[in-house]
Amino acid sequence: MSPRTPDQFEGIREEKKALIMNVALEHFSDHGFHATTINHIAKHAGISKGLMYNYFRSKEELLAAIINRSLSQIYTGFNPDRDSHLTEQEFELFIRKVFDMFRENRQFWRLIYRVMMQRGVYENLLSDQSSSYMVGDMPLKDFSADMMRLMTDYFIRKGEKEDADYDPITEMIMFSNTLKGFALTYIFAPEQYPDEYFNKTVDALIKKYR
Amino acid sequence: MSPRTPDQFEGIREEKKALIMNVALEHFSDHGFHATTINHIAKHAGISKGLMYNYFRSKEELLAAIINRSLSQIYTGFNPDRDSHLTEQEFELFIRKVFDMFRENRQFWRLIYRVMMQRGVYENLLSDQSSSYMVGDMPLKDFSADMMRLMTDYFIRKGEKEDADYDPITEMIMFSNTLKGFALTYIFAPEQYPDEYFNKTVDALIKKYR
Amino acid sequence: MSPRTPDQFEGIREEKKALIMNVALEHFSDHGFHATTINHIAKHAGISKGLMYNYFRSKEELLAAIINRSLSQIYTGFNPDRDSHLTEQEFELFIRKVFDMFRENRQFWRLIYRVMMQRGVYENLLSDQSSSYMVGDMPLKDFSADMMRLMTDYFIRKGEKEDADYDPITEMIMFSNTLKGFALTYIFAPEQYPDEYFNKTVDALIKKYR
Amino acid sequence: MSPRTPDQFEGIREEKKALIMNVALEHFSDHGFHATTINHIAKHAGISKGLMYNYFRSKEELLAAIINRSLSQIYTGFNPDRDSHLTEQEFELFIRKVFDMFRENRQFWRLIYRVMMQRGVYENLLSDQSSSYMVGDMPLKDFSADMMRLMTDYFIRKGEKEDADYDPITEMIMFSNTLKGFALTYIFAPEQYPDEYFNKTVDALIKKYR
DNA sequence: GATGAATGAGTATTCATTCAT
DNA sequence: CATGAATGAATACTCATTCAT
Repeated sequence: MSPRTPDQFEGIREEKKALIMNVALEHFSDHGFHATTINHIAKHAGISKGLMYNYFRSKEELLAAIINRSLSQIYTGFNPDRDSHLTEQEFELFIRKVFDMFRENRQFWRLIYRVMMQRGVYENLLSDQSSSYMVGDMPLKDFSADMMRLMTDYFIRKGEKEDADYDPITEMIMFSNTLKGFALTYIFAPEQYPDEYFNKTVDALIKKYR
Repeated sequence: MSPRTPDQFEGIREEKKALIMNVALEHFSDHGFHATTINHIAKHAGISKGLMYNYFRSKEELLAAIINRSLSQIYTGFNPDRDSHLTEQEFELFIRKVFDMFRENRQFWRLIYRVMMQRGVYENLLSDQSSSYMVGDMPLKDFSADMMRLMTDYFIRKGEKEDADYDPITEMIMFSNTLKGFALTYIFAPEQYPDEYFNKTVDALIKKYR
Repeated sequence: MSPRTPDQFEGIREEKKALIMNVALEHFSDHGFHATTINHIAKHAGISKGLMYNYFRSKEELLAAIINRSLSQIYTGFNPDRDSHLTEQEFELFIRKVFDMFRENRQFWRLIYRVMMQRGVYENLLSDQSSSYMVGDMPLKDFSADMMRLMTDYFIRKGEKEDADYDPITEMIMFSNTLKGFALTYIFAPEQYPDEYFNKTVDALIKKYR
Repeated sequence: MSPRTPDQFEGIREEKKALIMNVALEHFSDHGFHATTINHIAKHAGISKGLMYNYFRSKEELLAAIINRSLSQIYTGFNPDRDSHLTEQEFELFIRKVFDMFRENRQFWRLIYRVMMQRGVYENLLSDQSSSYMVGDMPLKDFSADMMRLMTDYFIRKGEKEDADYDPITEMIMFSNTLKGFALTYIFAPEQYPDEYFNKTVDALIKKYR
């Protein structure tokens, strides 16, 4: 009965925003950005079209909000100490985390791939223009670069213990492309390889690259 | 004064068709299927919208024609003996061919990924409905299955010579995901890894899996 | 400031729907279905093209809505007791009603004839596919069949009182074709015969067939 | 080998024209004027689109040519002595001729109805604008008027022998509408009434109105 | 905050007609 | 005479976005 406090209003706002974003993520992920209409989202979120525009200035901004939110979630689940060097155990843990990340956030990653593919993810994702996508408090491209550096470092240090024709850059390229391939499989064709091979595969990968 | 001969007409048709397909491939590949309008294609091909429909019954059919043409080209460059077993040398050759294929037909593969992503490649590409896509004289899905079988065979036979904890299935999964990852890189981010690492990487890959 | 109530929205919807249907009926009736463009209808109704599609999913559905509305109106004005037998007085009343119906709903009937002619009325109107057209609570074809049965019954019973060479089927055929002819005249060429002959003609027809 | 004479050329021209008109009549009649494309006609006539325009200046002109030809054919099959009075025998013959005409030229009449219905046959057919349609050597409207006059005359003269409440105009209206109704049935729903009733019906009609 | 009616620019597709050869 | 490639205006339909209430 008592008028709501500004905080309560803010709480309601955040809840509605989250609701819209969840519905939108589901539809974007399943049918793609273009094929999903504002009407669909509004209807499934149980609100009006107009209200949608009260929370998000455009369909594009809604998309950006979803991506940023998911990236942040992923980031907090990750939270690497970016300055340190990876030990062998940390490297192993890191790989397992990556695998889990793709398996557990399949819907989001499918959205990322689908949406980005339509506008050139690899061209734009890491570019300056894409700095609207933030991972926690840093632009996505810096985050990616940090992760990359972490791994590169690891392979360089590992190289010091290997024989002469071991090339850390080559090793790093092969490793990251392998991860990329697994990501694609987990995201779009999880049924392609039987589940019981998940652990075996991770173990084998770790054995091959650690 | 005298009318053109059927051969002349056929020549004109083939030329125009090729022109339209080339322009369309470029646009589809760069901006995706949906984002590319018939208007754009016509304008860049220097023809009228109507003429497009003189050669292709719909935008979808234009896409199919492009895909089939490229698949045929790729197939002729490939042409594996599908019944035989791969020797180690053949396996090496096979890998090199795959790498070349992705690097040399980047535009086409970008189209494939972008287009398919919009409608679910992995769900549809190998399904019965997609059998309109032909690789040479066989449906795409049969071709893919044959390639897969060839590789699986190789790893199984290789497994007989390895130690006890070598699992051909696991090895196969890792190998094909690695290829997939390289494909993605070559197609969408060729600048990501320096060109001089191309050969090194291929060699390393062969060494790791042969 | 406060938003419109659902009732208000419903009111707006019904009004606009009726407006669009009236304008469309006029144009369909005058120029036929195909010759009438959505642009024309929208312009004459003073609305945008898009709004049309907010109320009717397609041009075809708009047509169906118009036809169903008119059929319902006609039905309520008719409402025969379908199970009873017609007496002579009822038969007379029936004929007068039919004549009135064609004269009073000329615009609608002109639409029906024109539209149906373009796709073959007589082939489709009474078919199962056309069961989307409802007269009150029954499919149009059932309604038509009922009316026919009512009349056929009448002529058969009448035949029992006539001389030997009276054939009810022949009589029925002649009668219904006469009605058909009058319908055509009233619908498309009402000026062809002077209005003062209307009553005379109806009386004469009744005299001839009752 | 000898060059063709102008007459031979003219003969070829007339033959081709007739061929085109026959094919067009069939398609117009079955699918309507708008639904029939020049492409269809040309293809089915075994000629090129361009040639079509060598013989007919437009699709509309092709239609007009077909209608005029058919009207002329009907006219010659009819050829009434327009100045004379109909005797009872001639009236009977006239009715039979009309019935036969509709049954035998169903395809043409279906075209007439379908085409005319789309643009207002009854409004235009008899108007001055439609004078491009000729029956033999006279405009269609004059021909129609003549036929009408012939019949009206008949009923007036017949009226002199009937009782007081016989009204020739009323009788004439009923009669011509009955004919109209039969026409419609024969043209669009010939299967509606069994064939064996054809003669019976004609006889009954003659009996009723002669 | 909340609604959904209203807009209009945009999209694929069709087809009579023209014209160089 | 004959061909069919080429045109372009027209058509039904979609959807993000605005705005009066």
